Amino acid sequence: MNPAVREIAEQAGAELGLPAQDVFPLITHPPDETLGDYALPCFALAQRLKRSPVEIAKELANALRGSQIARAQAAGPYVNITVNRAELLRHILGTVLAQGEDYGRGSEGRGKTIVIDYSSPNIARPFSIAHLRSTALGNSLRRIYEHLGYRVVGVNHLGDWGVQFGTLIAAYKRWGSKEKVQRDSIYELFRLYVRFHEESERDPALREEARAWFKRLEEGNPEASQLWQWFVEESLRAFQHYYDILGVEFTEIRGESAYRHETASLIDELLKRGIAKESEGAIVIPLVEDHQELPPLMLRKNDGATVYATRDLCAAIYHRERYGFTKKLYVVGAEQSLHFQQLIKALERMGYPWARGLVHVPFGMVLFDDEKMATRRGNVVFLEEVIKRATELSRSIIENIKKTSELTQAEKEQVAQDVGISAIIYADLSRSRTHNINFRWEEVLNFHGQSGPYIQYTHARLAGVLRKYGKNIPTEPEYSLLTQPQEIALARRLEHFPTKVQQAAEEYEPFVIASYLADLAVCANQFYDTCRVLGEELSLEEARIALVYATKITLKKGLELLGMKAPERM
RNA sequence: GCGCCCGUAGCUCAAAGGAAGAGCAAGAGCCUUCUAAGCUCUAGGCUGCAGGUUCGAGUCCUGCCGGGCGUACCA
Repeated sequence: MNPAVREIAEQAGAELGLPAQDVFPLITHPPDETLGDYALPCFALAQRLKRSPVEIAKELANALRGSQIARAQAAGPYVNITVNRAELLRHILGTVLAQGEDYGRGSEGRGKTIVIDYSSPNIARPFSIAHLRSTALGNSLRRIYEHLGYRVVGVNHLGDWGVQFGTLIAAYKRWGSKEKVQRDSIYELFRLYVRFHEESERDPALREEARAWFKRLEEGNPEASQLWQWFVEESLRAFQHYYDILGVEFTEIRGESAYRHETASLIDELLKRGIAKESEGAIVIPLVEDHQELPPLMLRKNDGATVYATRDLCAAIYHRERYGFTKKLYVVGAEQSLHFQQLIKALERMGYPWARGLVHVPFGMVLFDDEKMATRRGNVVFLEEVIKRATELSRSIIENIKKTSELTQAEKEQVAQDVGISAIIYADLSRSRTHNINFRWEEVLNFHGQSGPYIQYTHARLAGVLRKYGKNIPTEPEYSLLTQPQEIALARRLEHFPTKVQQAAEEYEPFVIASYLADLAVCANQFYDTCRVLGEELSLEEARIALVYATKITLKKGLELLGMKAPERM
C-alpha cells in the first residue's frame, strides 16, 4: 500500500481516536492538483464525532506530520495534503519498474473460471460496425479478467441456427446461384437475405416459406442441411478474416446449431418435471412470481420448431458442465435484457444454483444517421469499409509526415493497419456501454485528441526516447530530482492503473481503462513537451528515463487490455 | 399500458453521494534540440422539470416531460 496514504490514515486516526482503517477509505484526491496530492473530506468524521467538519479539518491540518507528509492545509471542511514527493515517486515508480509487464496484475481471479460469450454474430451476412460492439467489449473483458488471474473461456456462440437460415435457403432456392455465392460469399448471401425481406413485405406468404424451410432443416432434410452447411462454411471463412485483423480470439467457436440435437430431450424432461407446459400450441416455461410476472420463456413454437431460448438453455448447461464457471458473461445488446432475465429465471426454476452466476452485460445500439442499423433494410455500415477508410487515413498521415520516416514500407503498412483498427476499437470502447452510439465517420476518422491513435502516438514517442537512450533502465534513480509539476502529475496517474483495471472488471466496463489511458496520455504528452530527457545531466536523465519507461509499459498494457496494438514507432 | 435504459457546454461524452471536467468544432499562439497523430491560452453550464432524503445530490427516492429498447411463436 502507498505509505503516504497509510501514514495519513494512521495519524488522522490517532488524532481523532479512531482506527486507521476507518479513515483510510475516506482519503481521495483534491479536484485541483495544485491543492495537494491527497484530500481528506471531514464530513463523515464530523458526523461520527458530532463535531463540525471545518473544526476537524483545522485540527487535522495541524496534527498531520510525519516522514511522508510534507504539508497539510485545511480548506473549509477538507484537509489537503501534500506528501513527500521523492518518497511518493519511489513508491509508485519502484512498483511499476519492479512489476514491469505484470503491473496491475491481480490475484482475485486465481482458481476461478469465467466464461464470456461475445461477438456471437448472426452469420451469413457481412460483419457490420454494430457487430463490433460485442466483439470489442468481450475481447477486452477477456483480457482484463486474464490480467486479474482468471481462467477465461471466450465463447463465440454463433447465430448459425434459426429461421434466418430458412429465409436464406428459401431466397437461394428462388434467386440464388452457386457461382455468385462462391464469388461474393457473404455479400451475396446478404443480398439474397435483403431481397427476401423486401419481397415478403409485398407477399407475406414468403415468410411461411422461410419458416417451413427452417422446420425442414431442424428435421434433418438433406437438401436444407447441405445448403446450411455451405452457408456456414462461407460465413465462417469471412468472419475469421475479421477476427484475424482485429486480433480477436476465442477458446470455443460453437454456434447455436451445436445444441440442436439436445433441445428435444430437454423439452421432454422439462415437461415431465412440470416446469414447462403446453400453451396455445407452443411449449413454454411460465415465469409467474408473486412479486413480478415475466412473459413465459418460449421453448418450442406451435409449428414444432425451437427458438434460440431453447438452445441458450442447453448452452448454459453445457458450459457449466464443461468448465465449471463461477460466472458466465453474456456480452449482448441491451434490447435482449428481458430474454436474459427469463433465461436466468428459467434455469433457477430448473434447480441450478449456478444460474445466479449468469450475467447479462448489455450495451447500447449502434445507430447510423440516428436510426437503428438494420441489416435486412440495408442501412448498415460494414466493418470492412470502416477498416479500409481508417487504414487509408492512417497511411496518408504516415506518408505526409514532415520528418523522414524511419519506417520501411512494410512497417508503414503494418502501422497503418494497427493504427486504423485501433482507432475503430477505441471509438467503440471510449464511451460507457449503455449509451447508444451514433456512428459518425468524422468521429471514427479523427485521430486527434481523445482517440486511439493519440494514445498510440504517445506510446510511440516514449518508445522512441527509450530506444535512443539505449541503456538499461536505472533501478534506483534519484527520484528527488523529479520536481516539475508535469512529472509529479504523470507519476501520480500511474499509481491508479491497478485500481482502474479492477474497476473495469467489476463493472464489466473497458471504458474505465479507455478513459484512464486518455488521461494518462495527456499527462505524458505534457511531460514530454516540458521536460527534456536525453542529454540532461546524468542523474536527472536517469530519473526521467525511469518515469518514461514506467509510463510506456503502463500505456502498452492498457492498450493491450483494450485489444489494441501498441506500435513502437509510428 | 407495463418493464428496462438514457437526458450534463453548440456536438460527442466523463464525473464509484463529497470541491461540475475532457475531446471535437470556433478563435489566438508554439517545430534548427528526444516523433507537431503533439503542446499552451481563450471562449462555452438553472446537469430536462418539480418535489423529497442527506451535513452534502449530476449521482439515491417519488412524480412529470422528452428519447430509445422490449413486451411468447425473430435473434
